[in-house]
Amino acid sequence: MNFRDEIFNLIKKIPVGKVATYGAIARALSKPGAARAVGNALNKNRDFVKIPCHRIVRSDGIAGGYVLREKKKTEKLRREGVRIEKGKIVDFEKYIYKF
DNA sequence: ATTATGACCGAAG
DNA sequence: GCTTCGGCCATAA
Repeated sequence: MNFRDEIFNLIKKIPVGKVATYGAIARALSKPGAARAVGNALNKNRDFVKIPCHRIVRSDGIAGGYVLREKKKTEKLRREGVRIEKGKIVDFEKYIYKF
């Protein structure tokens, strides 16, 4: 089980309409501070079917990076019911998925 | 082993 | 509200 797979197994459980921060993922894997590494791992993987990588956002409420640009990412989130204004998520806490 | 890179984070100006 | 900076960690070269 490598780092990438750990992340996949974790985030593929995130339900529609919910999101998680890179930092949260890192902590859930008992590796606090590895937020950056998480994003790096997601960047390499692009299995859109199995992995909903668009549900992973930054701690400040901004969508963050994405293979197809941040714009597409926020669109997908909106489509799932997440309200976003000025590029930031409204009522951030409300959408956070806790592990 | 050393260096560089990136979908990050938090604090500081 | 914004930009900068230092620190963080897994990968690739």
